[in-house]
Amino acid sequence: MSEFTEIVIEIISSIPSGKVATYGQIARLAGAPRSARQVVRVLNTQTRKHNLPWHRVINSKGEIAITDEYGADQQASLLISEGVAVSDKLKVDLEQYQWEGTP
DNA sequence: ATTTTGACTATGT
DNA sequence: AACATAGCCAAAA
Repeated sequence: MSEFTEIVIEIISSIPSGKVATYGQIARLAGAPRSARQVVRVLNTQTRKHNLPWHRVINSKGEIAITDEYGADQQASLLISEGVAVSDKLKVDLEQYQWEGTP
């Protein structure tokens, strides 16, 4: 496991409920500005073992970009359950709910 | 023109 | 077999 992986895990774990974070943001916080894909990989892999709030991670447009329809639908439901407004079932108001990361 | 973002896939150990 | 890691390339702003 590289540092990057661990950092990403920590960051994702640190996302408070009712907030969301974007790939690019996480990648930047993890110290890899152009490696949003790596963040994705960590999400997919580590989510199985750890229980990471993967549903709080979305793309930079604030949309749920999962290819898995069931997963996407579930994510939307989870976000709504946390109090995050999801418009069009797959869109989140980044302005309101984007996590600041490290204030 | 430059910069940023990707919810994967292939490859190694 | 399973787990973990790295990265190109292309589209959008």
